Amino acid sequence: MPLNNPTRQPLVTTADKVFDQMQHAIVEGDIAPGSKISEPELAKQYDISRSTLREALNRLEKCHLIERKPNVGSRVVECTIEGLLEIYVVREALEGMACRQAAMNMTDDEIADMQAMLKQHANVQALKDGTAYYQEEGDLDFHYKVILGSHNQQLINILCGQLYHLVRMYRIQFGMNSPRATRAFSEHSHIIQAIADRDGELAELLMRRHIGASRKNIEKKIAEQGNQE
Amino acid sequence: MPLNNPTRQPLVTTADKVFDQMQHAIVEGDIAPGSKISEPELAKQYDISRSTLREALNRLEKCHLIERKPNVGSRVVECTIEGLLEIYVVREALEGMACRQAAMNMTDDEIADMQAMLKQHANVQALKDGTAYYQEEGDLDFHYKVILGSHNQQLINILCGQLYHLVRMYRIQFGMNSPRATRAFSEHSHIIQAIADRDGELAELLMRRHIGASRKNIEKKIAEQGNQE
DNA sequence: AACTTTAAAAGTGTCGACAATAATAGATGC
DNA sequence: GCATCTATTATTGTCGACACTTTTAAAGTT
Repeated sequence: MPLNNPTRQPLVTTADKVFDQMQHAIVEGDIAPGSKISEPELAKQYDISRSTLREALNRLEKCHLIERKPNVGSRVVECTIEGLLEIYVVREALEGMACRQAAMNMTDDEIADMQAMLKQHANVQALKDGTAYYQEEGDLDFHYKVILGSHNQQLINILCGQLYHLVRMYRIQFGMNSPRATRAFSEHSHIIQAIADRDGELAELLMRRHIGASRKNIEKKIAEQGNQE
Repeated sequence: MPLNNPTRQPLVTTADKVFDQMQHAIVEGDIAPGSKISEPELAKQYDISRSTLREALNRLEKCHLIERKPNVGSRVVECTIEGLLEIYVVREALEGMACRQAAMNMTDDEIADMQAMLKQHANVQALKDGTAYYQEEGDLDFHYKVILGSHNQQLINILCGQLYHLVRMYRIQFGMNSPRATRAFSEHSHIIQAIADRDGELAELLMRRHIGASRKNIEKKIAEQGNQE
């Protein structure tokens, strides 16, 4: 269930596959943030030509996972606190709007599907064996469904295609695997209710608060880390 | 004064130049929307190799000006009413947030600069010789300055780097050169006031209304066109 | 005449090599 | 010893050619 590929395009070309591999490698931290990318070296490593590699690099650049300077080369993006907060600001605006649109545009079937998903999450949480991994997947799945529910291609593209991996990369780099599990679940529940009520204004407000709370939680953690060290 | 290039990177490589030319050609309609792009043909036309052309195509794809399908090729994006409205939804969310951030993060100098710009626009408008072109430039300039004022690289990238040209393309294709001139000016004035007052909440609200009004104006025009024909 | 199958043509994906630019190391001058 | 300039090296940008896929056109069948 690749959350990153809304259109479910199979990785037909080799550049696709290399892009997919490198994407994972960068997000998971196997290729260090800020490290320089040597085209000849990586081409040899993946056993492909530089042309193909550059095609993959172009797509990585589209996801903001690497940065290119003409005649100089590519570097993996750095994970700074400012960068993380910037993304949260964008998410607050865009996912808030996506939530409003979802309340307007989602089909009844889609809403029912999302409510079913929520129940399933509730069971997992009740059993208390929901590890952080599942929680995170659940959280991502929820946000993902809301975004798709907006039925707005631009929103879907930006949020699922571009920002999604960057968010994951930050989470892994900063070691924050889905905080606030129980509260987040309750918030999800209220948001879905607002969507089911077709109350776009409330849905947007709740989603913005939800993401804003997540941002503040991160700010707090950062502050604690800063004090400890 | 290239509004599209926030970082002011000079077009150093030939792929940059071809990208710039094609961007203009597509936005201005010299390359028809929906038309297929033949790589060999265009490469011959610009007198470059296909590799270089493909590099340019990759950047056009990043701006959502063309769409690529693997093993099939590229097409210039189509301008549909739904697509235009989708963009306005995104702009309402993002520029609204940018406006809030601008109220928080702009320097006093930047605010003074924007107020000076507004006065200049007022003079031009008072003289009543402000043609549609200048009005449009002024409108874009205003929005541009607010976006930059957010000091949020993600916002700047998405709005100035990606959506900007698409918006221009739609305006030209649908022949809507900055409508609502006088009202828009008044709205600009109020927004700048809110920013100067450091009232982020109001600034966001006003910007969202401003863009929302623009969207509704377009919806009205579309409806009128539909009735006439 | 319409549909399927097959072959030719065009187009995209990939490759290796050359040219131009930037980074590095060494030499020279002060 | 340090800075500047120069030459070498390495890397990126660009090119033309080949391989594979898709599309188009033609031939054949029902």
